[in-house]
Amino acid sequence: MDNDATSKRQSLSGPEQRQASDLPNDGSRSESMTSRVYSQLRDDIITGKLMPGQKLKIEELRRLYDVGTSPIREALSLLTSDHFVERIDQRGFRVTRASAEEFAELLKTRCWLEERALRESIQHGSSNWEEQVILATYRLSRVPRSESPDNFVAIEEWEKRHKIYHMTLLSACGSSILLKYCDQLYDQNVRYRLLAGSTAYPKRDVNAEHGEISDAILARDEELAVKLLVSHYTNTGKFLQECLGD
Amino acid sequence: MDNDATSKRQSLSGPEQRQASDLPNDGSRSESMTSRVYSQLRDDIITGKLMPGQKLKIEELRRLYDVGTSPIREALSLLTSDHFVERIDQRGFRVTRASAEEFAELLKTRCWLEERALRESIQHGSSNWEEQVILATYRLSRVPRSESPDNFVAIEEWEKRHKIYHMTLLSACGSSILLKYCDQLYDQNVRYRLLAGSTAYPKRDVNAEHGEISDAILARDEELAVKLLVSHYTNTGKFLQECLGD
DNA sequence: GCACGAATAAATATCGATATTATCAAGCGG
DNA sequence: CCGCTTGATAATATCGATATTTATTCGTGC
Repeated sequence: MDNDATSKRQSLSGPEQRQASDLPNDGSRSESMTSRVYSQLRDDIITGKLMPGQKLKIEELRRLYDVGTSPIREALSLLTSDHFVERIDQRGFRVTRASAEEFAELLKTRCWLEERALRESIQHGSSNWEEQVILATYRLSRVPRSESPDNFVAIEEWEKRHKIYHMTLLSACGSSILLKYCDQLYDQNVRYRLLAGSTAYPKRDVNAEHGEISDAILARDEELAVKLLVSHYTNTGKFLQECLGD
Repeated sequence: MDNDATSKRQSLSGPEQRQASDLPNDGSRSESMTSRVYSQLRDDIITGKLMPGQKLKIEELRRLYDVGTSPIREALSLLTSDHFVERIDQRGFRVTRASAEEFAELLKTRCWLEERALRESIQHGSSNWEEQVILATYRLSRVPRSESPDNFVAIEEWEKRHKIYHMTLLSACGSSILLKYCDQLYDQNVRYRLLAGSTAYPKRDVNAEHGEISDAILARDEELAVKLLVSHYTNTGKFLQECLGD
């Protein structure tokens, strides 16, 4: 259905995550310049390499990613719709600013949409979906949250599986549109999580929470599942708000 | 908050609606080529002048709107995120295809999101919001639905006020993100409505329905208001489905 | 000393041209 | 007679240059 090459893609772009300016311009066809720049910029914004509010000068990006102006501008236009980049009237682009207020709104909206998606999934999900939930839960549980138990060091594989897990829960909702929105909001949320500086991560047992959610879902206990999922989000949210200096 | 010059704008672009190829390239500054092309293309897609599935050839559009390739491509990229245009891998762009299935999904999702937005608005809306609701209701009621009572002829002013009316109902939901999504889905819906060919419009008294919805809202009767709004949409939806040859 | 304004410098928006890539049809071989 | 390869054609994706627009700086006048 969504065969758009440049549209949403996993924010965690696979094994070979490259620094900006790596890989100047390999001849590997199959991916357009635009979509390459799009994903790299997206990654750099989500991971915080490009800070909120930062000016995105075309000429600078042109040199950084080693492409012409067109792919840069096109990628920025795309990111504009993802709310990762803001276009300022006739003064170019900048990274969307981040604030505690924006985050609060994001979190709230995300809970609303995911609640609906989860309810629909529980009501209509097939047995195949159940199996996917089980698998995603298991796979996520097999990867540690952080490299070190004390100070937090992100693990890319965890990020990847975590997103797959949460999207799988919603995947049977019957609306690719809603799913797309949830996907967007998920990525927005990851950005805030990484921005908050993940040093000293909360002591909650996140894996246990995931397990409970999955159990409620598989028991088709709609109310419990929604309650657990929402508090899963709001708990993390409260913590992030503190880091953001609410 | 959203000072993005090129982002969402009213799908009904004011009094002087221009045909594509009007107004070749006037010197009127203040609006970038990109945003001009964006709104025109958007209008032409919503109103059906550009048909679903139609190939959007750059060179053709370049001549039609009398601009270079960059603004065209940028506008198309923007429209891609609005789901009005699809990008086909390395083969350019085309108008997003329309189908009864897609419409059903759209309608369903729209009901979900608007339900949430309406509930929040009713719970948190201020007295100022109430007044806006009253005003929007009144203004909509002052314009006839069609030029002629028999065969349907669209009235631009009605379209405009109708959108304002429905968005006003949701405007106190407390989430600009959710509001943006509802706005997008509204425009998508208008496209389907116009595509369905509005000849022979249903005999329902749409104005009365709007009045009832507003009354329920002002009485802060959440359940009733939601029920009325949703059936308002699903009724129209059923009718459109028939036209689409469901 | 400070505000205003013109000239300079930076950066954007846009254009037209070029290099790539996909499409289509005709010719060749099976 | 049909499928495959190969070339011609059309269209895209991308580039580098130019024209505008915005930001900044340096004088000048008050």
